[in-house]
Amino acid sequence: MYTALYNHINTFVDLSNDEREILASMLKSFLFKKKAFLLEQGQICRSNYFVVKGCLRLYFIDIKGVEQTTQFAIENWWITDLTSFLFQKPSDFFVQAAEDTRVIAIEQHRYDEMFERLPKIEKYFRLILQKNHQASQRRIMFLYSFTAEERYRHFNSLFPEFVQRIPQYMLASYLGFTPEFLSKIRAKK
Amino acid sequence: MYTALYNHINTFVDLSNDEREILASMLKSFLFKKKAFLLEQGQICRSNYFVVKGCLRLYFIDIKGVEQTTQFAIENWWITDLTSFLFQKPSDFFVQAAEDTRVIAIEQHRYDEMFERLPKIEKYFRLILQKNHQASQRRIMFLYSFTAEERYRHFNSLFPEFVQRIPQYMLASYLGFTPEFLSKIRAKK
DNA sequence: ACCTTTTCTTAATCTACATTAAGTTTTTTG
DNA sequence: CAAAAAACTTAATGTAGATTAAGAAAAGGT
Repeated sequence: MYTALYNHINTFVDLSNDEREILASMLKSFLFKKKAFLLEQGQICRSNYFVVKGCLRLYFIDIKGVEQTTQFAIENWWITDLTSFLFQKPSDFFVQAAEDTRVIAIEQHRYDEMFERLPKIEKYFRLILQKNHQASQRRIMFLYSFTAEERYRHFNSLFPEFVQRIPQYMLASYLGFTPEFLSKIRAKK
Repeated sequence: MYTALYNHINTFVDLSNDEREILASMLKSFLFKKKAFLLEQGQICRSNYFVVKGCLRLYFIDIKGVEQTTQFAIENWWITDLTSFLFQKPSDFFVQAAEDTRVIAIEQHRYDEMFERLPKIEKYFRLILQKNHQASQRRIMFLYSFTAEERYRHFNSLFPEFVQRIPQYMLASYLGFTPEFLSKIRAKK
Protein backbone atom coordinates (compact mmCIF):
# COMPACT_ATOMS: atom_id res chain seq x y z
CA MET A 1 0.00 0.00 0.00
CA TYR A 2 2.59 2.55 1.07
CA THR A 3 5.68 0.85 -0.32
CA ALA A 4 6.72 3.84 -2.45
CA LEU A 5 6.93 5.94 0.71
CA TYR A 6 8.62 3.19 2.75
CA ASN A 7 11.25 2.88 0.04
CA HIS A 8 11.83 6.60 0.06
CA ILE A 9 12.09 6.73 3.85
CA ASN A 10 14.51 3.83 3.78
CA THR A 11 16.97 5.77 1.65
CA PHE A 12 17.35 8.05 4.71
CA VAL A 13 16.59 5.96 7.83
CA ASP A 14 15.83 2.29 8.58
CA LEU A 15 12.26 1.64 9.64
CA SER A 16 11.30 -1.60 11.37
CA ASN A 17 8.08 -3.42 10.46
CA ASP A 18 6.50 -2.25 13.71
CA GLU A 19 7.33 1.32 12.87
CA ARG A 20 5.93 0.90 9.39
CA GLU A 21 2.66 -0.30 10.86
CA ILE A 22 2.39 2.65 13.22
CA LEU A 23 3.12 4.97 10.34
CA ALA A 24 0.61 3.23 8.07
CA SER A 25 -2.16 3.84 10.61
CA MET A 26 -1.64 7.60 10.15
CA LEU A 27 -1.57 7.70 6.36
CA LYS A 28 -4.16 7.70 3.62
CA SER A 29 -3.79 7.00 -0.08
CA PHE A 30 -5.68 8.79 -2.85
CA LEU A 31 -5.88 8.88 -6.61
CA PHE A 32 -6.56 12.31 -8.11
CA LYS A 33 -7.65 12.82 -11.69
CA LYS A 34 -5.82 15.36 -13.83
CA LYS A 35 -6.99 18.91 -12.96
CA ALA A 36 -8.49 17.84 -9.63
CA PHE A 37 -7.84 20.19 -6.72
CA LEU A 38 -6.24 18.95 -3.51
CA LEU A 39 -6.36 22.47 -2.07
CA GLU A 40 -8.00 25.70 -3.21
CA GLN A 41 -7.25 29.30 -2.27
CA GLY A 42 -9.15 30.30 0.85
CA GLN A 43 -9.39 26.72 2.14
CA ILE A 44 -7.44 25.36 5.07
CA CYS A 45 -4.77 22.91 3.95
CA ARG A 46 -5.57 19.59 5.64
CA SER A 47 -2.71 17.39 4.44
CA ASN A 48 0.90 17.15 3.40
CA TYR A 49 1.10 15.08 0.19
CA PHE A 50 3.72 12.59 -0.98
CA VAL A 51 3.58 11.91 -4.72
CA VAL A 52 3.80 8.20 -5.57
CA LYS A 53 3.19 8.63 -9.28
CA GLY A 54 2.12 11.58 -11.39
CA CYS A 55 2.59 15.27 -10.77
CA LEU A 56 1.13 17.94 -8.51
CA ARG A 57 1.67 21.65 -8.76
CA LEU A 58 1.41 24.49 -6.25
CA TYR A 59 0.24 27.81 -7.68
CA PHE A 60 -1.47 31.06 -6.82
CA ILE A 61 -3.40 33.66 -8.78
CA ASP A 62 -1.60 36.98 -8.92
CA ILE A 63 -3.02 40.51 -8.75
CA LYS A 64 -3.61 40.51 -12.49
CA GLY A 65 -5.51 37.23 -12.34
CA VAL A 66 -2.72 35.11 -13.83
CA GLU A 67 -1.77 31.68 -12.47
CA GLN A 68 1.76 31.57 -11.08
CA THR A 69 3.14 28.07 -10.56
CA THR A 70 5.63 28.13 -7.70
CA GLN A 71 6.39 24.43 -7.28
CA PHE A 72 6.03 21.06 -8.94
CA ALA A 73 6.13 17.73 -7.14
CA ILE A 74 6.81 14.50 -8.99
CA GLU A 75 7.56 10.98 -7.73
CA ASN A 76 9.07 10.98 -4.21
CA TRP A 77 8.47 14.63 -3.38
CA TRP A 78 6.28 16.09 -0.65
CA ILE A 79 4.17 19.12 -1.39
CA THR A 80 1.84 21.37 0.60
CA ASP A 81 1.28 25.01 1.54
CA LEU A 82 3.27 24.66 4.75
CA THR A 83 1.95 27.83 6.39
CA SER A 84 -1.66 26.84 5.87
CA PHE A 85 -0.94 23.22 6.82
CA LEU A 86 0.97 23.91 10.03
CA PHE A 87 -1.20 26.71 11.37
CA GLN A 88 -4.52 25.61 9.87
CA LYS A 89 -5.23 28.97 8.36
CA PRO A 90 -6.68 29.80 4.92
CA SER A 91 -4.29 29.27 2.07
CA ASP A 92 -3.19 31.69 -0.66
CA PHE A 93 -2.44 28.70 -2.90
CA PHE A 94 -3.98 25.97 -4.99
CA VAL A 95 -2.61 22.42 -5.16
CA GLN A 96 -3.73 20.72 -8.34
CA ALA A 97 -3.02 17.46 -10.13
CA ALA A 98 -1.11 18.21 -13.35
CA GLU A 99 -1.75 14.59 -14.41
CA ASP A 100 -3.55 11.62 -12.87
CA THR A 101 -1.69 11.33 -9.59
CA ARG A 102 -1.37 8.77 -6.80
CA VAL A 103 -0.58 10.38 -3.46
CA ILE A 104 -0.03 9.39 0.15
CA ALA A 105 -1.37 11.97 2.59
CA ILE A 106 -0.74 12.76 6.23
CA GLU A 107 -3.32 14.98 7.90
CA GLN A 108 -2.35 17.83 10.16
CA HIS A 109 -3.80 16.36 13.36
CA ARG A 110 -1.67 13.27 12.78
CA TYR A 111 1.48 15.13 11.82
CA ASP A 112 2.80 16.00 15.30
CA GLU A 113 1.71 12.62 16.66
CA MET A 114 3.82 10.98 13.97
CA PHE A 115 6.97 12.71 15.24
CA GLU A 116 6.19 11.84 18.86
CA ARG A 117 5.77 8.18 18.16
CA LEU A 118 8.41 7.77 15.45
CA PRO A 119 11.67 9.60 16.16
CA LYS A 120 13.17 8.19 12.98
CA ILE A 121 10.52 10.07 11.02
CA GLU A 122 11.63 13.23 12.75
CA LYS A 123 15.06 12.60 11.21
CA TYR A 124 13.55 11.69 7.84
CA PHE A 125 11.65 14.98 7.67
CA ARG A 126 14.65 16.96 8.89
CA LEU A 127 16.64 15.44 6.04
CA ILE A 128 14.06 16.07 3.33
CA LEU A 129 13.56 19.63 4.60
CA GLN A 130 17.32 20.05 4.24
CA LYS A 131 17.01 18.87 0.65
CA ASN A 132 14.21 21.38 0.10
CA HIS A 133 16.37 24.12 1.53
CA GLN A 134 19.23 23.18 -0.80
CA ALA A 135 16.79 23.23 -3.71
CA SER A 136 15.54 26.69 -2.68
CA GLN A 137 19.08 28.06 -2.47
CA ARG A 138 19.80 26.68 -5.93
CA ARG A 139 16.57 28.05 -7.35
CA ILE A 140 17.17 31.58 -6.10
CA MET A 141 20.70 31.50 -7.51
CA PHE A 142 19.28 30.26 -10.77
CA LEU A 143 16.60 32.96 -10.96
CA TYR A 144 19.15 35.69 -10.19
CA SER A 145 21.84 34.40 -12.56
CA PHE A 146 20.18 33.75 -15.87
CA THR A 147 17.93 35.32 -18.47
CA ALA A 148 14.51 33.85 -19.20
CA GLU A 149 15.87 32.05 -22.23
CA GLU A 150 18.81 30.60 -20.30
CA ARG A 151 16.50 29.41 -17.54
CA TYR A 152 14.34 27.57 -20.06
CA ARG A 153 17.27 25.95 -21.87
CA HIS A 154 18.86 24.90 -18.59
CA PHE A 155 15.66 23.45 -17.19
CA ASN A 156 14.94 21.68 -20.45
CA SER A 157 18.40 20.09 -20.48
CA LEU A 158 18.00 18.89 -16.88
CA PHE A 159 14.42 17.58 -17.20
CA PRO A 160 13.70 16.97 -20.89
CA GLU A 161 11.03 14.32 -20.31
CA PHE A 162 9.26 16.41 -17.67
CA VAL A 163 9.07 19.38 -20.03
CA GLN A 164 7.16 17.15 -22.46
CA ARG A 165 4.79 15.99 -19.76
CA ILE A 166 3.33 19.33 -18.63
CA PRO A 167 1.54 22.22 -20.36
CA GLN A 168 3.86 24.99 -21.38
CA TYR A 169 1.94 27.71 -19.58
CA MET A 170 2.67 26.01 -16.25
CA LEU A 171 6.35 25.77 -17.05
CA ALA A 172 6.51 29.38 -18.24
CA SER A 173 5.18 30.77 -14.96
CA TYR A 174 7.40 28.41 -12.95
CA LEU A 175 10.42 29.78 -14.81
CA GLY A 176 9.19 33.34 -14.37
CA PHE A 177 7.95 34.48 -17.78
CA THR A 178 4.89 34.37 -20.07
CA PRO A 179 3.72 31.50 -22.30
CA GLU A 180 4.05 33.79 -25.35
CA PHE A 181 7.70 34.34 -24.59
CA LEU A 182 8.26 30.60 -24.18
CA SER A 183 6.74 30.06 -27.64
CA LYS A 184 9.14 32.62 -29.04
CA ILE A 185 12.17 30.95 -27.44
CA ARG A 186 11.13 27.54 -28.73
CA ALA A 187 10.60 28.85 -32.27
CA LYS A 188 14.18 30.11 -32.32
CA LYS A 189 15.70 26.63 -32.67
CA MET B 1 28.25 31.91 26.51
CA TYR B 2 25.58 30.38 24.28
CA THR B 3 22.52 31.77 26.02
CA ALA B 4 21.15 33.45 22.87
CA LEU B 5 21.03 30.04 21.17
CA TYR B 6 19.67 28.26 24.27
CA ASN B 7 16.88 30.81 24.42
CA HIS B 8 16.07 30.31 20.78
CA ILE B 9 16.07 26.52 21.12
CA ASN B 10 13.82 26.80 24.15
CA THR B 11 11.12 28.52 22.13
CA PHE B 12 10.81 25.19 20.26
CA VAL B 13 11.91 22.39 22.64
CA ASP B 14 12.94 22.14 26.31
CA LEU B 15 16.62 21.39 26.83
CA SER B 16 17.90 20.15 30.20
CA ASN B 17 21.13 21.45 31.70
CA ASP B 18 22.88 18.20 30.81
CA GLU B 19 21.76 18.53 27.21
CA ARG B 20 22.95 22.12 27.11
CA GLU B 21 26.36 21.04 28.29
CA ILE B 22 26.64 18.35 25.64
CA LEU B 23 25.57 20.86 23.03
CA ALA B 24 28.02 23.49 24.30
CA SER B 25 30.90 21.06 23.83
CA MET B 26 30.14 21.03 20.09
CA LEU B 27 29.79 24.76 19.54
CA LYS B 28 32.18 27.64 19.05
CA SER B 29 31.59 31.37 19.33
CA PHE B 30 33.18 34.02 17.09
CA LEU B 31 33.10 37.73 16.55
CA PHE B 32 33.47 38.83 12.94
CA LYS B 33 34.27 42.37 11.90
CA LYS B 34 32.14 44.05 9.26
CA LYS B 35 33.17 42.83 5.79
CA ALA B 36 34.96 39.77 7.17
CA PHE B 37 34.38 36.54 5.22
CA LEU B 38 33.08 33.41 6.95
CA LEU B 39 33.11 31.57 3.63
CA GLU B 40 34.48 32.38 0.18
CA GLN B 41 33.57 30.98 -3.23
CA GLY B 42 35.62 27.87 -3.97
CA GLN B 43 36.17 27.07 -0.29
CA ILE B 44 34.49 24.21 1.53
CA CYS B 45 31.90 25.45 4.00
CA ARG B 46 33.02 24.25 7.43
CA SER B 47 30.21 25.54 9.65
CA ASN B 48 26.57 26.38 10.00
CA TYR B 49 26.25 29.80 11.68
CA PHE B 50 23.72 31.10 14.18
CA VAL B 51 23.63 34.90 14.40
CA VAL B 52 23.58 36.18 17.98
CA LYS B 53 23.89 39.85 17.07
CA GLY B 54 24.63 41.64 13.83
CA CYS B 55 23.98 40.53 10.29
CA LEU B 56 25.46 38.06 7.81
CA ARG B 57 24.68 37.81 4.13
CA LEU B 58 24.96 34.98 1.61
CA TYR B 59 25.84 36.06 -1.91
CA PHE B 60 27.42 34.89 -5.16
CA ILE B 61 29.06 36.62 -8.06
CA ASP B 62 27.06 36.24 -11.26
CA ILE B 63 28.30 35.73 -14.82
CA LYS B 64 28.64 39.47 -15.34
CA GLY B 65 30.72 39.84 -12.18
CA VAL B 66 27.96 41.40 -10.10
CA GLU B 67 27.31 40.44 -6.46
CA GLN B 68 23.88 38.88 -5.96
CA THR B 69 22.73 38.71 -2.34
CA THR B 70 20.44 35.71 -1.89
CA GLN B 71 19.92 35.71 1.87
CA PHE B 72 20.35 37.81 4.99
CA ALA B 73 20.59 36.42 8.51
CA ILE B 74 19.96 38.61 11.54
CA GLU B 75 19.50 37.75 15.22
CA ASN B 76 18.26 34.17 15.74
CA TRP B 77 18.69 32.95 12.18
CA TRP B 78 20.98 30.18 10.95
CA ILE B 79 22.87 30.67 7.69
CA THR B 80 25.20 28.57 5.56
CA ASP B 81 25.62 27.21 2.03
CA LEU B 82 23.85 23.96 2.88
CA THR B 83 25.10 22.02 -0.15
CA SER B 84 28.72 22.87 0.53
CA PHE B 85 28.29 22.33 4.28
CA LEU B 86 26.55 18.96 4.11
CA PHE B 87 28.66 17.41 1.35
CA GLN B 88 31.90 19.25 2.05
CA LYS B 89 32.32 20.36 -1.49
CA PRO B 90 33.49 23.75 -2.84
CA SER B 91 30.94 26.50 -2.49
CA ASP B 92 29.52 28.84 -5.13
CA PHE B 93 28.78 31.37 -2.40
CA PHE B 94 30.32 33.88 -0.05
CA VAL B 95 29.17 34.40 3.53
CA GLN B 96 30.15 37.84 4.75
CA ALA B 97 29.50 39.98 7.83
CA ALA B 98 27.34 42.95 6.81
CA GLU B 99 28.11 44.48 10.21
CA ASP B 100 30.19 43.45 13.23
CA THR B 101 28.57 40.12 14.04
CA ARG B 102 28.61 37.67 16.94
CA VAL B 103 27.97 34.10 15.79
CA ILE B 104 27.71 30.61 17.24
CA ALA B 105 29.09 27.96 14.89
CA ILE B 106 28.64 24.22 14.57
CA GLU B 107 31.20 22.44 12.42
CA GLN B 108 30.21 19.79 9.92
CA HIS B 109 31.98 16.89 11.67
CA ARG B 110 30.00 17.72 14.81
CA TYR B 111 26.68 18.24 13.05
CA ASP B 112 25.58 14.60 12.70
CA GLU B 113 26.95 13.75 16.12
CA MET B 114 24.75 16.48 17.56
CA PHE B 115 21.60 14.82 16.21
CA GLU B 116 22.68 11.39 17.44
CA ARG B 117 23.27 12.56 20.97
CA LEU B 118 20.48 15.13 21.22
CA PRO B 119 17.18 14.00 19.69
CA LYS B 120 15.54 17.24 20.82
CA ILE B 121 17.94 19.11 18.56
CA GLU B 122 16.75 16.93 15.70
CA LYS B 123 13.28 18.32 16.39
CA TYR B 124 14.61 21.87 16.78
CA PHE B 125 16.29 21.75 13.37
CA ARG B 126 13.26 20.12 11.76
CA LEU B 127 11.17 23.01 13.06
CA ILE B 128 13.52 25.77 11.92
CA LEU B 129 13.89 24.10 8.53
CA GLN B 130 10.10 24.18 8.31
CA LYS B 131 10.23 27.89 9.05
CA ASN B 132 12.84 28.29 6.30
CA HIS B 133 10.61 26.41 3.90
CA GLN B 134 7.68 28.67 4.73
CA ALA B 135 9.91 31.70 4.17
CA SER B 136 11.01 30.31 0.79
CA GLN B 137 7.42 29.73 -0.31
CA ARG B 138 6.54 33.29 0.69
CA ARG B 139 9.61 34.70 -1.06
CA ILE B 140 8.87 33.00 -4.36
CA MET B 141 5.28 34.18 -4.21
CA PHE B 142 6.54 37.67 -3.48
CA LEU B 143 9.05 37.67 -6.36
CA TYR B 144 6.41 36.43 -8.80
CA SER B 145 3.65 38.78 -7.63
CA PHE B 146 5.14 42.22 -7.53
CA THR B 147 7.10 44.73 -9.56
CA ALA B 148 10.53 45.87 -8.40
CA GLU B 149 9.07 49.01 -6.89
CA GLU B 150 6.35 47.11 -5.05
CA ARG B 151 8.91 44.66 -3.69
CA TYR B 152 10.99 47.50 -2.29
CA ARG B 153 8.03 49.32 -0.72
CA HIS B 154 6.73 46.12 0.80
CA PHE B 155 10.10 45.10 2.22
CA ASN B 156 10.67 48.59 3.52
CA SER B 157 7.34 48.61 5.32
CA LEU B 158 8.03 45.22 6.93
CA PHE B 159 11.64 45.91 7.96
CA PRO B 160 12.15 49.69 8.06
CA GLU B 161 14.99 49.61 10.60
CA PHE B 162 16.81 46.83 8.74
CA VAL B 163 16.68 48.81 5.49
CA GLN B 164 18.54 51.61 7.30
CA ARG B 165 21.17 49.21 8.62
CA ILE B 166 22.49 47.78 5.36
CA PRO B 167 24.01 49.24 2.17
CA GLN B 168 21.45 49.76 -0.56
CA TYR B 169 23.34 47.76 -3.15
CA MET B 170 22.94 44.63 -1.01
CA LEU B 171 19.23 45.23 -0.65
CA ALA B 172 18.80 45.96 -4.36
CA SER B 173 20.28 42.63 -5.41
CA TYR B 174 18.31 40.79 -2.70
CA LEU B 175 15.11 42.28 -4.10
CA GLY B 176 16.16 41.48 -7.66
CA PHE B 177 17.11 44.79 -9.27
CA THR B 178 20.00 47.26 -9.62
CA PRO B 179 21.20 49.89 -7.12
CA GLU B 180 20.53 52.60 -9.74
CA PHE B 181 16.91 51.56 -9.95
CA LEU B 182 16.59 51.61 -6.16
CA SER B 183 17.91 55.18 -6.16
CA LYS B 184 15.28 56.11 -8.69
CA ILE B 185 12.47 54.56 -6.66
CA ARG B 186 13.60 56.32 -3.50
CA ALA B 187 13.81 59.67 -5.28
CA LYS B 188 10.17 59.35 -6.29
CA LYS B 189 8.91 60.07 -2.76
C1' DA C 1 -16.08 11.58 -36.14
C1' DC C 2 -17.56 16.09 -34.61
C1' DC C 3 -17.75 19.90 -31.66
C1' DT C 4 -15.90 22.37 -27.73
C1' DT C 5 -12.39 23.67 -24.92
C1' DT C 6 -7.76 24.14 -23.95
C1' DT C 7 -3.24 25.09 -25.33
C1' DC C 8 0.12 27.05 -28.38
C1' DT C 9 1.89 30.33 -31.93
C1' DT C 10 2.88 34.65 -34.31
C1' DA C 11 3.60 39.41 -34.68
C1' DA C 12 3.11 44.30 -33.60
C1' DT C 13 3.55 47.46 -29.95
C1' DC C 14 4.87 48.86 -25.37
C1' DT C 15 7.32 49.36 -20.82
C1' DA C 16 9.83 48.29 -16.66
C1' DC C 17 14.06 47.99 -15.66
C1' DA C 18 19.20 47.53 -17.18
C1' DT C 19 23.25 49.76 -18.76
C1' DT C 20 26.55 53.27 -19.04
C1' DA C 21 28.79 57.07 -17.44
C1' DA C 22 29.75 61.04 -14.74
C1' DG C 23 29.24 63.43 -10.67
C1' DT C 24 28.16 63.71 -5.53
C1' DT C 25 27.87 62.34 -0.92
C1' DT C 26 29.13 59.47 2.87
C1' DT C 27 32.20 56.50 5.31
C1' DT C 28 36.59 54.74 6.42
C1' DT C 29 41.32 55.00 7.41
C1' DG C 30 45.91 56.69 8.43
C1' DC D 1 41.10 66.05 9.73
C1' DA D 2 42.52 65.20 5.16
C1' DA D 3 42.67 61.81 1.57
C1' DA D 4 40.99 57.70 -0.30
C1' DA D 5 37.57 54.47 -0.82
C1' DA D 6 32.94 53.10 -0.77
C1' DA D 7 28.25 54.08 -1.52
C1' DC D 8 24.68 56.71 -3.70
C1' DT D 9 22.42 59.73 -7.33
C1' DT D 10 21.05 61.45 -11.81
C1' DA D 11 20.09 61.17 -16.53
C1' DA D 12 20.39 59.53 -21.29
C1' DT D 13 19.96 55.48 -23.97
C1' DG D 14 19.02 50.55 -24.75
C1' DT D 15 16.59 46.00 -24.46
C1' DA D 16 14.49 41.73 -22.57
C1' DG D 17 10.41 40.40 -21.99
C1' DA D 18 5.21 41.89 -21.29
C1' DT D 19 0.97 42.91 -23.41
C1' DT D 20 -2.56 42.56 -26.77
C1' DA D 21 -4.97 40.33 -30.16
C1' DA D 22 -6.11 36.99 -33.51
C1' DG D 23 -5.58 32.64 -35.49
C1' DA D 24 -3.95 27.64 -35.53
C1' DA D 25 -3.36 23.35 -33.51
C1' DA D 26 -4.13 19.88 -30.24
C1' DA D 27 -6.78 17.53 -26.75
C1' DG D 28 -11.03 16.04 -24.65
C1' DG D 29 -15.74 14.97 -24.36
C1' DT D 30 -20.11 12.86 -26.33
